[in-house]
Amino acid sequence: MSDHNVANFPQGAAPEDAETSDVGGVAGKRLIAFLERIERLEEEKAALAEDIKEIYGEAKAVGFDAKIMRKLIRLRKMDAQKRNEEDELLETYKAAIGMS
Amino acid sequence: MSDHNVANFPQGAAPEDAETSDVGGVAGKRLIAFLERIERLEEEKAALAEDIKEIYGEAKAVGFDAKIMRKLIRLRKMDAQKRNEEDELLETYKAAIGMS
Amino acid sequence: MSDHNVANFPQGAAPEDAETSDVGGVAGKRLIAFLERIERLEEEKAALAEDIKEIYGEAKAVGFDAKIMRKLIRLRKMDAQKRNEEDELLETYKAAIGMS
Amino acid sequence: MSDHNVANFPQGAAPEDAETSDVGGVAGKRLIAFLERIERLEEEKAALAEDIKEIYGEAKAVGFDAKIMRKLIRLRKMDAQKRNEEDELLETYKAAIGMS
DNA sequence: ACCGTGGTTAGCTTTC
DNA sequence: GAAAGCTAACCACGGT
Repeated sequence: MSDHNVANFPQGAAPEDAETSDVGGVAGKRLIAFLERIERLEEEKAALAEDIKEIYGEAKAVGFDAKIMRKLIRLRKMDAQKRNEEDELLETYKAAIGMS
Repeated sequence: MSDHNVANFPQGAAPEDAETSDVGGVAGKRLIAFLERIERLEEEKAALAEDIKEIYGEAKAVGFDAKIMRKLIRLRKMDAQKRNEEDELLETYKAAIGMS
Repeated sequence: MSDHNVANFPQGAAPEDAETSDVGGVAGKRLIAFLERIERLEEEKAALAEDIKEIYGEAKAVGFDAKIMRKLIRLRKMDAQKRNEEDELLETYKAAIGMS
Repeated sequence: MSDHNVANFPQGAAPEDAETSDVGGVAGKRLIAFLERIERLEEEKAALAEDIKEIYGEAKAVGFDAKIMRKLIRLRKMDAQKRNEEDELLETYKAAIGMS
């Protein structure tokens, strides 16, 4: 329990100088580790977004209309969401009548 | 093979049979293939977004503040961009003086 | 910048140093008028939100489950949106084939 | 699947639909009545939101910055709340000294 | 090249 | 206090 986080001062053991004593310390390292994990995933996310753009480009190159494609994607997504909503609703009903 | 697919209509010209002749045909299949590729990538993108949210959750669980973390991520990203721009500028200079 | 002041003045009536000299002047009055119009509508909006909450309360009082009701509302809304999306898609198609 | 989809309420017209009224009986009708009241208010709410957006648009068209305006609105609202709280406090004091 | 628009994300409020 | 729904800000894209 001596792990001092920059932002973690629970259970009374917060020293007066805690905010600065961990600068560059273990909490700092932990924070950086979190940040780097996030940044790694963000990069992958951006790469996927790039891939998607490329596909729209390909499709456009063979004559498809990106605007229409986006609408189709949205419609298909809405269908899926609707199904999910209905499933959730069913679960909610079951919970409401004690069938959960 | 004809280049006419459902989305490929020269502006102002609407041939009588062109817009229907490929419905469900090869162009339709091609379109669906594009849509599915995109949807697949969108799913992966969403999964990554989910992972990122989880990491913020982990970090929060050990006392870090997500809001501040997001600011840090933004700052680090800006720094990286700035560095890239500076590097580009440097390259430009180097090219200008024949160091490339 | 000079044509994008904090506020436009009526043509020919603009004093010099508009950004500062119109504090409390005509632009200020105009701004306040906008704010008050918005605030009036926001009040009505808040009142409606209040009414909606009351209806949920009534429904709950006679045994309905608010959570289920919200899901139903959402589903019905999604149906409507889906129809709108489909209509839009049709319009987009028509535009794409020059039928707009 | 069941012929009675819980989420399958009649949309739009056909108020004499027998199916839903059979499913939940009088309660079903009552539920729908609640839902429709809510939806009606939600529509009005959305219309007001639309009006507000338009006003921001007008303001922008004459050179005001919507973002700043939003901040002003927030500030004015906070002031109003503060005044209300102070008024309440005053009432409490008045009650305490028999001035109510 | 700029504006407008839509889609994404973050912050806030509310609910359970 | 966690989770979700709502709202506002941001950003990137296409159109003009």
